[in-house]
Amino acid sequence: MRIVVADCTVNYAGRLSAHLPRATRLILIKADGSLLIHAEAGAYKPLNWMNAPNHLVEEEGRWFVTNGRQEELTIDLHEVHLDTAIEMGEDPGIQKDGVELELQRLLAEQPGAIEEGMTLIRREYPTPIGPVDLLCRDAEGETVAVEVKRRGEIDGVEQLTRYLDFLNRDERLAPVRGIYVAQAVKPQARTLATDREIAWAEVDYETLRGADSDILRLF
Amino acid sequence: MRIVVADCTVNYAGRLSAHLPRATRLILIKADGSLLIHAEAGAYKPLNWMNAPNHLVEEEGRWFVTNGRQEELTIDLHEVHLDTAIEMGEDPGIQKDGVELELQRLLAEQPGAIEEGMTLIRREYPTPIGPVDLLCRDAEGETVAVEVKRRGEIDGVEQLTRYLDFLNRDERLAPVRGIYVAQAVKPQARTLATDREIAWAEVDYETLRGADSDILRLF
DNA sequence: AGTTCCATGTCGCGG
DNA sequence: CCGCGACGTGGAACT
Repeated sequence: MRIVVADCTVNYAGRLSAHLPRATRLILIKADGSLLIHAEAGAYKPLNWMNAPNHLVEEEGRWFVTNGRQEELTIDLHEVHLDTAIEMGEDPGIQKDGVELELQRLLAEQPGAIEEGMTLIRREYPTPIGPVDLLCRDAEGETVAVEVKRRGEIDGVEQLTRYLDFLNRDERLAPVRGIYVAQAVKPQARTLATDREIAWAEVDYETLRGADSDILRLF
Repeated sequence: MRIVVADCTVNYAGRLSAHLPRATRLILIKADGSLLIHAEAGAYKPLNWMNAPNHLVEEEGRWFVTNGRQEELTIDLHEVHLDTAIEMGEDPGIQKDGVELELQRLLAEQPGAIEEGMTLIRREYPTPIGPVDLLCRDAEGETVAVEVKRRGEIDGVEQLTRYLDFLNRDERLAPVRGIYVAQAVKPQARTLATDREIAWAEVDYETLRGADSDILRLF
């Protein structure tokens, strides 16, 4: 990785046009060619960047980066304060735990947490337009399609609506109603769900995990 | 900004749990306290990060970062290859041009570019599920809801469909038809739009901007 | 290559 | 501050 700190002016033309006035910034060039320009402050997103693969041409005081996808970045270097390269080797990768899949797993084990008396028919129940997170049976024996999200926004309601359309065409399952489950369901999503006669429920991840360890302790 | 390259092991616990096995990585600490951990390759997103404001405690060979939002990051430093700090000063910020807002503004000024004879009723017309980009009246005096996107993908059609559902319940406006406008409308989005009797149109940003300067020149 | 969908999304604006 | 939607969304999984 090459690490450069320089007083620079940057122009990007591609999906939009962007211009960075003259200032001191950090420029990173990774081993795969991707280039990042970071400011002194601000979150993890660079001010400008070019993802790999791309082509870097270095001239006196000016860098051209192109990537064959109609994108172009030009860096004018007015003064270089640091320019160093360090070999870091390949990264073994990151291990993650606790995302939506985890929430879905916990709910599959405890469908009663969604609604009293629910039982699981199948996780990732297939439909022609993709798998339904959970297909359940309620206390009355009726079929329920459950869409699980970490954050309950409006697109999840659309997703569940599409699944319900298909599932209700299957005579062995119909009528199928839907429940939208998330750690927090946004007001807009609630409005749309209610309008479409889809129920929604909020579940607490920590509670589910606690109950999960309780279940494990029994065995 | 502090720039560190080190052989390290990282653990994050917060919105999820994440673990980075021992390897050499770049660690950045920005002036506002935000911290980024980058690998040798990969796109602009860091492997791990902590956004400002946060609190860094430095011990011998171990850093603790906490942020008062139930998030915690621990870095074990096994070997430091580079540790330097450079003052860069505040960034003047980035100037962007050509995003959706700009497109919407231009179309609000020139609704005739969408369809001959159209006039604007209101920009960002409110509905219970969010604002419609443009509400217009066509040459026949009928109401038209316009959804503007830079890239015309399928979710924009869904969005416009929802708005139309609500708008058509308003007796003073109904019947309301929809037009989906983008710089490029994807084939799939065209199909869905047509199926729902929603028209679509492609507009050229440069042309609109040209016409915009022409309008300005008149005054 | 194209589509779908998650993301520690982040960012910015408006109420 | 919260809600909401765009983003040069990015990135991965699957077709």
